[in-house]
Amino acid sequence: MSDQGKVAPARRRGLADEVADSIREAIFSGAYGPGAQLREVELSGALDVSRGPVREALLKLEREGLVRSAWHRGATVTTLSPDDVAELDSLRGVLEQLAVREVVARASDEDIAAVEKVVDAMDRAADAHEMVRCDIAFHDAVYAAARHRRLEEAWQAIRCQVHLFLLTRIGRSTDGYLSHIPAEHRELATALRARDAEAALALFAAHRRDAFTVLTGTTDEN
Amino acid sequence: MSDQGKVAPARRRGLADEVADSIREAIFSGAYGPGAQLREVELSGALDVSRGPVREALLKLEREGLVRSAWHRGATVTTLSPDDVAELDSLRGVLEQLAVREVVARASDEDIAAVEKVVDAMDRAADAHEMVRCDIAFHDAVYAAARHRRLEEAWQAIRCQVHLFLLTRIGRSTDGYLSHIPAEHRELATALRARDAEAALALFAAHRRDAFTVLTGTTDEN
DNA sequence: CCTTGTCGCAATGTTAACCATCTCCCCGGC
DNA sequence: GCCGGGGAGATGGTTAACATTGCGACAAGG
Repeated sequence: MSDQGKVAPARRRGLADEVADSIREAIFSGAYGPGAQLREVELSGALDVSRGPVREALLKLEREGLVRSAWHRGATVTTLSPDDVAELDSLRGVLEQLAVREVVARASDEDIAAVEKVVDAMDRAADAHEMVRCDIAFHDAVYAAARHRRLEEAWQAIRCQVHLFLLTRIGRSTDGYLSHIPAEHRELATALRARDAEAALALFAAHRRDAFTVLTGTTDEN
Repeated sequence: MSDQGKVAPARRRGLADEVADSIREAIFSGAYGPGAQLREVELSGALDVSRGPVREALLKLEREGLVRSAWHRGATVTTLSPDDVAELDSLRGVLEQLAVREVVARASDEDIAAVEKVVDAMDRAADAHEMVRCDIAFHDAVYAAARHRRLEEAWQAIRCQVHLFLLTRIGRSTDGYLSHIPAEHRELATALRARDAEAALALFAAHRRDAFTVLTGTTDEN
């Protein structure tokens, strides 16, 4: 009974946000592969909006790291190099470290229940794509439980790139992903529920290392 | 011998970036106090550009946390609450932790020399405002030395807010700031030069705690 | 007196057309 | 084969409008 009075934020969003959502989804669905050009006129025509909102949407996607743009050269879908993956891994590391500390110290039981709810959804996930979505949703829930606006923004800045990272991972090999990952996250949630910071930190670190080695360890050619 | 060939990045910037710089400077100079409204038409008139670049600039400033905007309600200069200060402090903590680790592990001697150069500039700083600018520049140099694109972006996302934070601090009390801070940073640079991760981490933590306690009053535990 | 509903203003959101500038690429000359 | 000029196409930026929305003022009603 903490905050039921908030009937609804109910704030409407701008057209640019919806355009950004459309483009983001198009990228994740594979319509625009890594390195593809995102032309303003083409997008504005396809989405039936003017170039203004499209420009804003591309700016937002650039902030999310999904897109990279250069002066007078337009926007292209980000390609993740091995160095990029290492950067994401290390930055994720410290961000999650803070998140876990905050969750253990200050999260409400409802927040942790929300995290466990995502784990439940994981058990029901059918294919790898759905599992990736749940994986991201799990971390979303953890950051939300930390109740730390700027930390969540920092996560948002790499969230889509991590999504891309996971998509690449399941493209490489889905062995063990569908079966091991739910149990791994269940342990994570349990440690958070028990407010056991040390155990949670160790589990999160192992979780990240798993994904990292799968992607960089086996075949490193490229 | 590493990268002297880079005569200059020399890439041109958009109008929006310059507009953002103007507005940012106006905010730091006090022309727009916390909570002030930033009207598009007013800014576009004052800077003699159209509304397009102004909108982009405001978006960029929002990404930097200097400005907050809501649907159909325009942009207002950010006001830092005590909770915000705590958030900045904790996030800065983990970010700097990663930065120090990366610097100790991978920074070149030139990078560290750049950090020390900023410390030299600190000794010559006359007033508190100049010192704040050097303080920020010091951290900029450290993050640059880490050679970690995403970490630097995460720092950029809170950099201006930390700047605001320090400005508030010197407004509260300049006692000891001008005298102690240069020495403190000299120690920091020395630890980095010696590649002593443990010492550097401890010094950075102490540095942050100093600023934090000055601003939040006497005692605070978190 | 406080509340509630309406109205109008001002600022933002969005569109369209237009011009300037830049990048890329092809093509011809050397 | 290499280099430079020019055209095509895209982005950057401007302007002028129109649509939408938040908010305060003001008046009517309990």
